[in-house]
Amino acid sequence: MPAEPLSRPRIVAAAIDLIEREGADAVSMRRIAADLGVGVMSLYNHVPNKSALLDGVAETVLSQIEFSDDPDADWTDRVRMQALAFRQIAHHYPRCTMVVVSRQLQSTAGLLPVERALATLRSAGFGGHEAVRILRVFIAYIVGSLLREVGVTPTFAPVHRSDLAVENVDPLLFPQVSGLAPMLVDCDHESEFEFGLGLLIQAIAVQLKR
Amino acid sequence: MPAEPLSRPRIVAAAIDLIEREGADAVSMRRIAADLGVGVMSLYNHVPNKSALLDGVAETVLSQIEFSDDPDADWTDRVRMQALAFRQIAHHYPRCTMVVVSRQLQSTAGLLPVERALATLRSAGFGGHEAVRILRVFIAYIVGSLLREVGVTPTFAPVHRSDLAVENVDPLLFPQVSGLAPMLVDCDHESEFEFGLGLLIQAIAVQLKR
DNA sequence: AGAGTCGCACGTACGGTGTACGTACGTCAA
DNA sequence: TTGACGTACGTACACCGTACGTGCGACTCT
Repeated sequence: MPAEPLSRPRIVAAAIDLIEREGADAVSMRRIAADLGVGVMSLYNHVPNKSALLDGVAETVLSQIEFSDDPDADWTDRVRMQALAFRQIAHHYPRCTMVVVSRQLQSTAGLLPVERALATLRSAGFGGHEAVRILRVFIAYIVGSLLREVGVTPTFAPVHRSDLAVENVDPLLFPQVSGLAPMLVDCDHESEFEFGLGLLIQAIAVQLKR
Repeated sequence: MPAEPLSRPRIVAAAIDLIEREGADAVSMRRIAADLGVGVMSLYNHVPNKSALLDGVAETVLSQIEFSDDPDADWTDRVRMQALAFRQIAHHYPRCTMVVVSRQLQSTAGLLPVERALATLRSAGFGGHEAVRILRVFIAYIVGSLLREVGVTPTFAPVHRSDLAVENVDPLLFPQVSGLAPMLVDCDHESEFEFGLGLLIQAIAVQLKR
């Protein structure tokens, strides 16, 4: 009956669509089936369970990262570009970001960025051990930043909506927070991200010179 | 009947206990009520809903951070200590960490660490704007690192259990990943964390000298 | 052509979830 | 004494993931 037959990619695509439209909480097998005009249990012919479906979502999103790696560029720029590429995809699927980040998948989709990053770092002159450590630091920073941007993360990074909690804080108990409230409240995610990225790159550049 | 009457703190404590014993997925109002030897709906006399209960969990965990701030110490050491204090509490409630980190709460419990951090940075000589930016970078790094340690986070940081996905990867497609597999697989979280922390602190120290 | 197999769509059903609502029973105030 | 009120609790509803069985179409092999 359906012009296109049911398939895992179609189901994953429907899930991504649903997440972007209504958030990750709206995802249910029933809901996805309804969106596809299909019985609930039909999904299980293509996907073993909900968890695997979400893995598929993460994998699909992750595989869409586009590296325009220029081997001739300075290694610092290449690292920067790779980090930005990672962030860009999260910006394209904002509500899927939490799903991607909070799910450890073992497909090759997640390995490609790692391979690229390690290659870049090693070509810059870092040893294997250093490269791995540095990669971990960058991933931690990127993941943490994305969580903030997506709006998930403790108070420290209030969303841009009028977050009165920060502004109405007791100036005597929290002089710094109170005084810096305007800066705490609004946040240019892009420039903040690049600021930290610059710090890290600068730090490892120093590290390299020894 | 219960020696101690039901109360919000008691419910939150039960939730924390349950999360640490059986993981965040095991949390349900019914289960918590059962653990407390109480009817399910009795909980709602003290907690408006499950989400608020989890906020309470995050708040409680967060409020147990112990800063032993030494105003005479070098500011770099103070920053380091605060970051480590944050990490330590996550280490103490490992399975609550995801709950804490993925929940933006607006109570003052989350503000105290922010206040301390901002004060430290400003006393080091940073301006308000810089202090906020730097704080955001540190938080991103810390949150990202904790997610990795807790075992939530994409492939990049495989857990120490035999993660065959990385070791059995095609050496031709992923030479770096394949060659560095041993280092990718096992990870001394503590030293990794301090490595990145050191990088960041060094970077902002450089920043300060201008 | 007939028979057999297989994949896929689907309905039903079970045990779980959060929580709205009504009720019953204490303890205090007037 | 009477009333109000806070608290504990049971019931009920809508929703969830998914195990299981059924039926139908297409394809393969004889």
